[in-house]
Amino acid sequence: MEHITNSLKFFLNLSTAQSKIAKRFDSILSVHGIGLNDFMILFHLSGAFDQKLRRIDLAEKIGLTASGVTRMLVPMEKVGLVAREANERDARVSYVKLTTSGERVLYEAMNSAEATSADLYPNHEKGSQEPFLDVLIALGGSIK
Amino acid sequence: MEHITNSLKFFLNLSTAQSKIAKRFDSILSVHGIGLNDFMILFHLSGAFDQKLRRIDLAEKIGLTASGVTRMLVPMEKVGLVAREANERDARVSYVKLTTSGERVLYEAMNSAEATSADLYPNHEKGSQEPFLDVLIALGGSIK
DNA sequence: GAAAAGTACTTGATAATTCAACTATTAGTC
DNA sequence: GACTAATAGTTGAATTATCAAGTACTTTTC
Repeated sequence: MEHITNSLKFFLNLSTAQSKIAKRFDSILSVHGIGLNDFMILFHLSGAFDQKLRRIDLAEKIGLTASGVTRMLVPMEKVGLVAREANERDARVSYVKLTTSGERVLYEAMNSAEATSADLYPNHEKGSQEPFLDVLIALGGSIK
Repeated sequence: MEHITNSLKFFLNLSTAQSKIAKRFDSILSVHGIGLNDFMILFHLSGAFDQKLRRIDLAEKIGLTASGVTRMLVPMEKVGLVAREANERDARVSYVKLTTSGERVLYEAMNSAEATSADLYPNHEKGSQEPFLDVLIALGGSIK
């Protein structure tokens, strides 16, 4: 096994854990017809001003490429969870806007997601997650 | 934005962070002709007894399905990083064994991986990662 | 105010991974 | 010791995401 630093262990375990976690969430959220990334899109939109966001900001928030976001949104638009909206000042951007239907699906899915996360999270001591949240934000997370 | 528990925040930020982290590692490791998952396979094999592991154990360790592992190994075998080895007692299992060439690539890639992880990890206070490691192990990581 | 550089998004080709179904083999049960 | 159930692995079809290149537009620079 040789040498390996704690920080590399951290990242390798993070990767493995995340693969497993994502499978759990995807499986639970499939009841609502969405996956974890769809859920994250709906969640970020719901917290945004006017419930809309540029595609590129969404990409940054969920950790995908712009291209990945474009492709994810196609079926979500088709199903009516989100709608496309132009920006009057800048014709390059097209906003993604949460629809009423998307809001409802988010609300329902939120219950499943909360239950799953409570179930998965190992240590429920009060406030024990805060230091982890800071680390994850430093690593690219955006939810304060 | 409404309500959202710290544990759900944790998992959403974890997902976003991991997407970004994986991109960083993949980009660095591409110099060695491998990706993060290939690296993890080589790493786990190097620490295993006789430097070999069943496909299904490899899948569990890196968080992929058995099918995903089967498919990842095809090019790795072709390039000679790992070799296939039968189990005499049980004809269902075929071991994945680290080759000398795979060992060398792991050794070289390890330097890049260590440098990347040191660069990425936000808080270098001595011992600060240990509590995080425990949480990640509880969530499916396997590197102690 | 025209040219150059930068930004937002999309698209074609491709890679990585999953799921469900299948084969082969081994282990458990009566 | 024959059935049944469980395990290990592979495969076809589909999904999810990437990268590199391209389009369209806006901002900067001179």
